Amino acid sequence: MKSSARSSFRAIKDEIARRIGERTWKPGSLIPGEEALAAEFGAARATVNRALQELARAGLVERKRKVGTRVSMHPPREARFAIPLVAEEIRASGAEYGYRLISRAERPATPEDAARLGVAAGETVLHLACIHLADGRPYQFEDRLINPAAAPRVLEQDFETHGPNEWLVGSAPFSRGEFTFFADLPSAEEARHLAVERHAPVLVGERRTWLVARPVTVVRMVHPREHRLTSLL
Amino acid sequence: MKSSARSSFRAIKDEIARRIGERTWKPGSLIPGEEALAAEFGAARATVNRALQELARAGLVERKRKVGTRVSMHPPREARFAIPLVAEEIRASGAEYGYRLISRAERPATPEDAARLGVAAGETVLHLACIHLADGRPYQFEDRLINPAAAPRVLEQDFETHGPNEWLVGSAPFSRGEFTFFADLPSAEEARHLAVERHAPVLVGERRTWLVARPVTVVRMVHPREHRLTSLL
DNA sequence: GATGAGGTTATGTATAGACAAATAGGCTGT
DNA sequence: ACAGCCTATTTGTCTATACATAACCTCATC
Repeated sequence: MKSSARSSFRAIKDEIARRIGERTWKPGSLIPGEEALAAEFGAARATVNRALQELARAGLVERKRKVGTRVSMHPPREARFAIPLVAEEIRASGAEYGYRLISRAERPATPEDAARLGVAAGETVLHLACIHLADGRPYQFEDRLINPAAAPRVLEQDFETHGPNEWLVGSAPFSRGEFTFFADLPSAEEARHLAVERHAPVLVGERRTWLVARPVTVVRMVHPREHRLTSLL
Repeated sequence: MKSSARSSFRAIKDEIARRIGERTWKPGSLIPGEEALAAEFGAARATVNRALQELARAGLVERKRKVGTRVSMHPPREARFAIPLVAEEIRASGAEYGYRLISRAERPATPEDAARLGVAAGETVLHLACIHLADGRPYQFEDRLINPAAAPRVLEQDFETHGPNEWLVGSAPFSRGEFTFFADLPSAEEARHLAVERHAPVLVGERRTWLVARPVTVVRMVHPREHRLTSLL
């Protein structure tokens, strides 16, 4: 092999991926152990280990102690989707970003609020509805609940000119989050603000975040039918 | 040192994440260098390095040579969604998996096929339609085109009892892929097989794979409205 | 004042050696 | 036959050291 200048765990990783791709090592089969590979590539075992760990994280191989490393039967088991701030997403696409606050309300949590956000009914919550525009056309409708107990000073913000996300990412850290996508029908309000029909399908993203055990915010983001969520494998 | 039994890069990672989460280190600010952290945690620099690299990959911090490591302004910028084989996804949920082939056709590529799969019109393609069931209820409708030129022996398979995915993952490797999600309305055929109304929204996943420059397969996977695609951040 | 060469510093990666943890498979005793 | 221990193998992780690389900084030079 080429024992060229620097081996690099990256070169090893690519070579192994290549052999898997061209079926030199077939799905389900065991590949040589770290020691053997280290010898073949003229590298330290730690280097081979790093290459294999990254391949395992990518889902290309599965590793078990004492057993060894085998080529995964089900190649890419996960895809990563970028979820940037809407504002950046829109600007990155070359369009002009626009924002409009639709409503803002501080109120004691209704039973629905309580269930949705995860606080006790009656605690103060902040409810926001706003719309994000790309070149003046509706891009995303946002409906959000914020738990002021977990987001200090959020009640001082009016969110007239900037979306809550921009403030939250800088001021309300979280330690745990959950992201869900599904297809839905828009509510009457959503349909009106997105300028779509009531019966038109929409793509909904729902995100919840917690700071340790305390809920921070829950948001429903509604996109018109044309919206695409894409990832490269 | 010590104090604790094993330091572990994981413990260091968690502790750093915790400090970021509770804003001991604020978004945008520099955190101590690897050397300093190594001293604080009583670990080797390599161990701290591993912890920081994982945090960087998760998007929590950004690192630059000579500059240092700073807390990311835009926390988790990406989410990873698992995309297992339908069969496993269904079994993992505790339901019984069912499969039915709806149609299978070898044909010269129509202009639509050619555009969708990325081959020249007139080349032979294999078209499949099938349905995946969970406890007897429709779970996913699958409409797939396969390029026999990139999947040797695919034409010998009848796919009567097993879905094309199970065969493909073991027999048709790919080097590049693309995954897209969006909301849509079902076609008449899709609505019939999924047992949903024509005007009910559905969640569509579309996946294309290539072996180097040659398209392997393109598939449209249609899920009823209830389907949720979830990821933890 | 602009520019470029060095120096300084923080991260990136490699290495060898060691021990830890998981576990398949064999061995042992009942 | 069977349960349980033993051990060899393989990956997981840590340490210590070294050098590579990128980028900010200063300062000399034109």
